[in-house]
Amino acid sequence: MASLAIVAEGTTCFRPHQFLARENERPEAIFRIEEGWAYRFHLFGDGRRQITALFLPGDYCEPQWGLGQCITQPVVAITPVRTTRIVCQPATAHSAEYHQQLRLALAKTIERQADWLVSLGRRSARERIAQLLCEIYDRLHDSGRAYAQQCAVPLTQQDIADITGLTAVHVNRTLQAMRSAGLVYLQSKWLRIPDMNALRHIACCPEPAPMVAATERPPVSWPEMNEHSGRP
Amino acid sequence: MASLAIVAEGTTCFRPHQFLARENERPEAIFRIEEGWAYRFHLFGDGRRQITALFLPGDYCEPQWGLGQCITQPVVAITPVRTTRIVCQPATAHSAEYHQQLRLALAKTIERQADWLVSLGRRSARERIAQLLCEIYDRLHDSGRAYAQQCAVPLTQQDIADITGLTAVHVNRTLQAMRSAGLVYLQSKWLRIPDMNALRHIACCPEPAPMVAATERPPVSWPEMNEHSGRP
DNA sequence: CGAATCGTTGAGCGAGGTCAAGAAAAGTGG
DNA sequence: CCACTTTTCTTGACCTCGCTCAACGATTCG
Repeated sequence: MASLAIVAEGTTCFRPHQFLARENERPEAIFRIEEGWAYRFHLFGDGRRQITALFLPGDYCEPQWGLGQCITQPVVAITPVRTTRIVCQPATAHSAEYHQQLRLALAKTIERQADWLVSLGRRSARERIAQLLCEIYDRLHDSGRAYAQQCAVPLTQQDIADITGLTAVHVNRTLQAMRSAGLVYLQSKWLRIPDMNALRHIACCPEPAPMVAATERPPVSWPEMNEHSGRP
Repeated sequence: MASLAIVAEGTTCFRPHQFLARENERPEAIFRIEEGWAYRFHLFGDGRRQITALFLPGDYCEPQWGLGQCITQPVVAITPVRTTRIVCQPATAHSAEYHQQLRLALAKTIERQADWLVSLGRRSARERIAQLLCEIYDRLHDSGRAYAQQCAVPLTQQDIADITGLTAVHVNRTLQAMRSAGLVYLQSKWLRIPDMNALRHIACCPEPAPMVAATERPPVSWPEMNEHSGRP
């Protein structure tokens, strides 16, 4: 990742289950996660929960703030979390570099959410879980927190269910099936991925295996997409 | 909505099914939609499709550009679309007001996507469709394109299915059930919502009906959320 | 060493998917 | 304006993936 935020305003810490932000609050700062995990979620009156974002070390939480917007979905810590507070001020108060970085973080958030939408809308349970674990591994890897196909993942199966739109029971069964297929080992908060490519293939995150050289390829991903959309 | 973009660079138009942006392209401009509908989507090798964003008149498409990012999901027009091109340039080239507006659009996009995630992850077919139609009506209403509980909706049932993560067949059946319940009439690209509140209630978009006055309410949406997350 | 929380397993079920085929609209060209 | 084609909408029969409910170990934690 790029350089640090310019306008650091001191460190704030949170304990597991503590809120970084509550619904209907007007944020006075955004947080750069230095250490620990957190998530943004929606809770229904009847108990259904959906997690809509995962914040890992290095992420901005929540980058969309910075304008006087009101918070629509709360954020809570999973593990102990250490953050750098960045006070929200009129746009002029920060450096150009800072703005650039924030915009980049916003864009990244949108991209990740779009990927999750694809998962929730069109992938099977197995694919969703594979996809999620790949994403987590990659993100941790980028900040040097994963190596040798392994990393810590402090999520419960219920958490994974609420990310993937499944049931804790079904996550359990799917995870077991994947384990006995030798695809993924996720036990006591520790993840091991024997064959990254195999898992990525199941997640079908990158497009179907390219027939030509992987680097230069026409921007067409389906027959007859010259002028028309994917559905002929 | 707020004032117009400052750096308008001429008008560009698209015909139905034409791409506003293709995968793996590096955008040189973002579009402000002046008229017409478009959507962003992901297409799998096996034909599955998921729509991840809807662009309606007044929206920026795609606001996350503006930095040299590569496009990950294509965008195509549904109807004839008229846009204002805004050339991407180093951050300094645009006015402060323009940046503010763009950031706001980015934030709005994130919020909408988070709502869709909640739908896809945790809502029933009926709820998803109700939610979607409410959202569409509200957005069109804001730009003066909906009144008297009615508006044009140029989506096919297959489109609706690919937004809501369902099957065209099941969208059809659900829509029929809602129609015969007098909830929603969606025929030949025209939407009529006899009772907006009833529909919103089904979508359960705002939290469960507040017991107290709707305006001032504690930021707690579930028992015992003082210090801990939603799941005790 | 209790008390939660979390993971695991089984039995049964139901919302939504699949497949297939026909009716109704909407384009298209003459 | 009319045949013709293509797309969209409907309907029926059947099936399955993932959900529900419930109980019981296994961990974790105070």
